[in-house]
Amino acid sequence: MTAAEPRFTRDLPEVRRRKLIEATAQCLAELGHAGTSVRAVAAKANVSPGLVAHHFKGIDDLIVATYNHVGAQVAETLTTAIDTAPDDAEAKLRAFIEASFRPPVLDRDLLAIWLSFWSLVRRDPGVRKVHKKVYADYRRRLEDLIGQIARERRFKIDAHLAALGFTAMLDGLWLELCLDPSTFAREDALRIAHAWVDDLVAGGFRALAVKPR
Amino acid sequence: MTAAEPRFTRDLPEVRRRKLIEATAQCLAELGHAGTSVRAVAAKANVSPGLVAHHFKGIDDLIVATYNHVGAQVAETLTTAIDTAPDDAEAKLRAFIEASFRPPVLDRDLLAIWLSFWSLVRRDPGVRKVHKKVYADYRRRLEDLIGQIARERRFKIDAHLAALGFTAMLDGLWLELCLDPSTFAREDALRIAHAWVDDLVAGGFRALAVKPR
DNA sequence: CTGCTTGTTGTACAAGTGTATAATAATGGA
DNA sequence: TCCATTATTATACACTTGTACAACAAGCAG
Repeated sequence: MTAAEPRFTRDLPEVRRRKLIEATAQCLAELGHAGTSVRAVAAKANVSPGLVAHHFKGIDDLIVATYNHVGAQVAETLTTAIDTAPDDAEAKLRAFIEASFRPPVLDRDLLAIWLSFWSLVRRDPGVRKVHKKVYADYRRRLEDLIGQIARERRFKIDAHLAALGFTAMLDGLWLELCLDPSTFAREDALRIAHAWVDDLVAGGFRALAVKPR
Repeated sequence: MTAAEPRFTRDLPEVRRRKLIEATAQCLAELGHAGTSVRAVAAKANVSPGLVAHHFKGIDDLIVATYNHVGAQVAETLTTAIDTAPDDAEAKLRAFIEASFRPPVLDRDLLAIWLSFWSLVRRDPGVRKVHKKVYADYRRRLEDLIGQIARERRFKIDAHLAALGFTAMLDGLWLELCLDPSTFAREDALRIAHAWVDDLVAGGFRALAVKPR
């Protein structure tokens, strides 16, 4: 008779936390915010419910950790797209667009996570802080690229406002595309976004050149 | 001794349904999707929990009804803005922008309702259908205005794609502004959106003029 | 091999959930 | 005035939820 195999395996806290976070991401995707309970996550991770409380303060804390994890992955994907693109602001902007509209960024599961996170922003100041930082970083990157393009092409633009508009458009397209892919195609989103860059490069959006009084 | 006052008042089903819908909207705003239960709604409406089941199939059905109600109000607000604007496509487009970034459309509570509705889109085919129709109507209106502007100014544009991009940008700005008003101001959103129209009127977005091969 | 640390389990509990049900009573019509 | 209708209540049920807790055991240090 062989030795009885261990009834469970111990993990380093860091490792176990990560497994729980990944299980949470799957629950949010499959069951939504409402169906993502301590027990559902524990079952998905093949772990007892009590363990969740041992590693996290509660279900909200776990969802925030999940956002941090997944958010970092997305940020890395987009950053990589920019960094590996040719050393040209326009090319980097277009690489950013391409990365935004293909997996793993264009992903229904990702939207489910984002939705439950957005619903926490209002009530939890900590969540609000994380959200603010993530989006600020995200936009600053684009603002730099847009400013660089304007400098190269020698026209003036309020890069901050332009970046706000650009990210809003990308977010809106991404949201709707994840929500209901049958309304329009990925290719439509790409055309629209690239057309915006075309216009920017051609010196469009001159109304954004000066601050209003 | 005065006659005992009635312990409850009867309402026509239609009236009671509306009161429950309004209570649901308040719950979604104050407690979020997770906190919006049959009992919470009933308490908010000063009504017994059982009554909710009497008028609606369940809490999801009630949320869908709430979306229909609130969605219709928003649609009416925006439609009114277009209809009361001067008889000029550009003016109507700008009136639409202005209405989008002031109450009752620009409203944190409205976002809370939208968020919980979006989270239902994925699992409930009926919700998906409603969502599709609402957004299709919303865009068609703008598509017509954009097409009209292009015709008047005698340039070509794929009005469908342009409307997609325009609505995506407005949605993105609206979302972020409701989520965290401290990131940028209402006035910034207005400038960005109006600049988009400036560009359109000036014959921008020429890349959207022809269908791709 | 022994003992300690602590990750992990299993369970118990109170509170909250959706739904079904019979009893109640407000309202309009006869 | 009485009656029939049905909106409304109140309650009960089975279930899920978050959290706490003591017991357990895996893995490491000695």
